[in-house]
Amino acid sequence: MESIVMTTPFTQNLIALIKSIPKGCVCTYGTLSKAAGNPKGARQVARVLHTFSEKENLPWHRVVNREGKISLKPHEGYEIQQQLLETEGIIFDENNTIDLKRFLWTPTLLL
DNA sequence: AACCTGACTTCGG
DNA sequence: TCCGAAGCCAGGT
Repeated sequence: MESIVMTTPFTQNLIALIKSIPKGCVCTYGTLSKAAGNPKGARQVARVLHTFSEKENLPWHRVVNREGKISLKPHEGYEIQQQLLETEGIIFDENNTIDLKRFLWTPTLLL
């Protein structure tokens, strides 16, 4: 079940990192891109999720923006993501925000 | 084969 | 502290 994809190391690191996000935790685009080797590659995280979430079976719902909020627009996956996270034990406050102090998972840097 | 755009973040004024 | 502009890069058109 090897899914070798012709892409940059950065992108592959990204995929590996996303896969390693523990259940019940979330991670931000910036944190992931930084850990993958590019502090400003946040947008690529979104690309990766779009392109590989199904192919690589990525836990895409565990990726939120820096504010601890879901980046998807309502009725475009927003509610689905929120539900998936709540199922894993993630709590949303009255502003639909996740307490990152509590749920943010910082990936181990790939050396 | 180019150009546009995006589930973002960071930097500079 | 707030807001516009830049950075990143690959998929879709």
